[in-house]
Amino acid sequence: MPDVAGEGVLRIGELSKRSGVSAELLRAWERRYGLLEPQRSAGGLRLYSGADVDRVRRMRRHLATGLAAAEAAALARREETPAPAPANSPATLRAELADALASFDEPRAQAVIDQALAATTVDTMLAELILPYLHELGDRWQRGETTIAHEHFASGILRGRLLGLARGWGLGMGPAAVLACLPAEQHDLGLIAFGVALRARGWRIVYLGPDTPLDTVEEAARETRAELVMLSAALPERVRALVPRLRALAGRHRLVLGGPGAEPARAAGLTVLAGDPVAEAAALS
Amino acid sequence: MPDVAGEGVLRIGELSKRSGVSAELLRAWERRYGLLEPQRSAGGLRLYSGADVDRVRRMRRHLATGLAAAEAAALARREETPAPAPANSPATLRAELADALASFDEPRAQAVIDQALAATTVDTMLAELILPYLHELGDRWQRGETTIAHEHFASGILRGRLLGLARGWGLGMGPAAVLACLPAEQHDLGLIAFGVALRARGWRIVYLGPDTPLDTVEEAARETRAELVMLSAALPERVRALVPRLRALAGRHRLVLGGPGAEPARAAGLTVLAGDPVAEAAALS
Amino acid sequence: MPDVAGEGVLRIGELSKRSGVSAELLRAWERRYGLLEPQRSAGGLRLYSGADVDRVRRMRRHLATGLAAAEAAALARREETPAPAPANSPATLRAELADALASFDEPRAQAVIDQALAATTVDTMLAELILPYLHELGDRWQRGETTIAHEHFASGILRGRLLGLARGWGLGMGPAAVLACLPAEQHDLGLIAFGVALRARGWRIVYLGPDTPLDTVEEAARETRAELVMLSAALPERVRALVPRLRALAGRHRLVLGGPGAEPARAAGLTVLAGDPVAEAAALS
DNA sequence: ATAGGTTTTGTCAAGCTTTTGTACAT
DNA sequence: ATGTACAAAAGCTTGACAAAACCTAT
Repeated sequence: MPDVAGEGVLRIGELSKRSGVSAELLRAWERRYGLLEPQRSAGGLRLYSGADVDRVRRMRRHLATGLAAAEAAALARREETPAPAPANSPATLRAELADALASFDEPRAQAVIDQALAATTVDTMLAELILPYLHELGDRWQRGETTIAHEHFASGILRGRLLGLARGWGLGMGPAAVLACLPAEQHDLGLIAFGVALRARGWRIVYLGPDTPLDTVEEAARETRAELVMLSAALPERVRALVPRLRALAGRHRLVLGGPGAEPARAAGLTVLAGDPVAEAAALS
Repeated sequence: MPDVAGEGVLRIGELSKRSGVSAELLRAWERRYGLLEPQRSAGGLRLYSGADVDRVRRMRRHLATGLAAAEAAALARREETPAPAPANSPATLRAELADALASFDEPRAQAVIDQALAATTVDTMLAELILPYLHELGDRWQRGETTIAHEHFASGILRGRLLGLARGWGLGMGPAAVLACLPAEQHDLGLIAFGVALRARGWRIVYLGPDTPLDTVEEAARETRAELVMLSAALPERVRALVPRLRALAGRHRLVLGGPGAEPARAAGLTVLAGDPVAEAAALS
Repeated sequence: MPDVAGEGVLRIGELSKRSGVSAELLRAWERRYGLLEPQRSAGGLRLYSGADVDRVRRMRRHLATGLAAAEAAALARREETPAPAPANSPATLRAELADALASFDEPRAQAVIDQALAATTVDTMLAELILPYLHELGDRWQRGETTIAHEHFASGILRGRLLGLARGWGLGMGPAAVLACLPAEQHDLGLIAFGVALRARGWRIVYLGPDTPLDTVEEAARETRAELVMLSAALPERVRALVPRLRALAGRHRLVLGGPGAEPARAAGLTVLAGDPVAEAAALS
């Protein structure tokens, strides 16, 4: 699929196909809410850009969450992302973060994160700094290049920052999502990052954390009328053993699984998120 | 029971339910002894406050001890506590925090903590709000009165707040203290609280968190030239098994143990902190 | 800015679904108790915000505890939580703080600071939010663009927060620093910020506040065996007159001067901090 | 404790308007 | 492609009603 970067190249039929919205409706949205402002061909045909595809998709997302068309359109327009701000080199920051954490230097690690937060969005900070660092840390740990003390020290600090960003994520109007790690799972950082990213997209988060029995996940989902249940798994074996119960749970709630160990569930017909948390949160919305 | 702050919010039926006195009788007590002086709604309905509930309860107690109604009323009125919890007394806040966390209501829980922080020091907030709540939660959990979901939800939020207060605790010139939970131990909230309290007294904190092998504790202590190593233990059995190694560690660093399961170490000649984390942190400095 | 929860986006049906309260009842609550004050679409449809969802939920909670509708509504309105506000860049936060303070909106101002504190370190919060704002306020005041009322309102709130952060700064084992404003000087906010930053680096603070005679400063420094004396000056003239005495003081203690009016002292061979308080505190440690 | 009247509050209905996806004619 | 039309769905206002909860006075 050719990358439709800057200017108008899509005709209305193609936009319709890609966005899943009928051509008539697209024209109506344009007329009534000014959702799109396509260029015109010499003969008067509408020509849409890649940004337009995104805008229509946002509109559909908002419709799906229950907003009425006029409001959904206004929001979709307002959310236009201006342009990714040039950060001061994610790679440098990542290296500095790694170095600070490796030398038990909390203040410096905090400063690096502060710097990243000042320069970009939370999303980008997560996707470009925290999550890659965690990945790298995991790899190094597997190769025996780091000690548990370092790993613990680093997660303590990152957990604090992530939970700080998470403050208030239970507030508001969005649909609720229950987040938990499967029984015996302790790694919650990716899950928190996922929650923060979901939150930024309007969800309301109910966070249960590591090592949560499925019974109580269900209880929480019921009590909070959650529209989504996200379970994180690090180790495939544990997931395999739980597949029947997970399937039952999926019958009663919209269930998604994530984390490095979630793969086995896919074969069982369950929804598995494979990418990085931020991207998946974006896709879910 | 819920808040019901200053002014009249209860109608007579609800007061009746809460005090266990029939509505007719309440009106009679008002007329005859002036026990209550409720506000009135625009339409003339009586509106009672939380203090009124207490006054009626006192009245009942006095009746039960055999006083005549008139005397009981007089007494109940005279006993009015001048400052009956100015809406943010520790007890009230604690109840409200418990209520918020029990109903998966993150924003309210955060608001309660904010309120406490605005009114007192971090030390007091920890000692009077967070730690007692954790204690209570533990008790309730043991009695099967709460579910794991609630316990997880609550610790997630409290951990976030504590780690927020902890931010920057590695900064400075003070002596360093290494904090960790013993292997297999997951409960780190008390340990973090201890760290925060230590920090407020000038220590520099290196926090390793839950489930940390002794090897790596020692490694971190060496690398950071720590003057103190604090290990937290929830279950006595685990401590017993580790006593020899702990003793060796104590030979090389100033070592203290804490948490509900640390007792067995005392017999082995190790230093054990028995009180609440804040008090112990104060004593250490 | 993805989640624009501030504005009205929900129609009554959706609010009904999310809050579990029928549309008729929502309208009744609005009419009878003014619980909600939705915006209106061009055609007159009610448009609700995320805060409205929360308010309805609070109302339901109070109803569930037995309050009658009128009282439940009054309470739900009174309990308004300051602001949800999704994660933001420093610049945005600063603008929002300025806006809140300019409109005498204390809760919102507090919420902005809360948010900043949740997401970053105290250092960064000071350096990126509070101090730049103070600078800006000073400039505006000089240009006559703000009134004394605003200036007082703003400093009152900021002083409160800073002193909140300062709580306990006299505690601990670090070296002591005496902080004071020169005689006749009233502006202490920068000085307090400096103290907070010093404290974060392990110093013990002895704070004497505005308009302190030099005699008193010296006495405090002697009694507390301070390793550092920091004096703040806003107006150069006052400093000039005091140079001889300051020089004498510098002979007995390590003395530094700060604030916009400290410059003249430099010529006299005294140490003057010119940068922002946080950076200077870092440099001193 | 009862009687007789009032207030409060959730629900419903009638009649009309707005919104919005789709269809059709030019 | 444009403009108009249309009908279903969702909202709005006004008014009313009945059950529950309260009031005063006896």
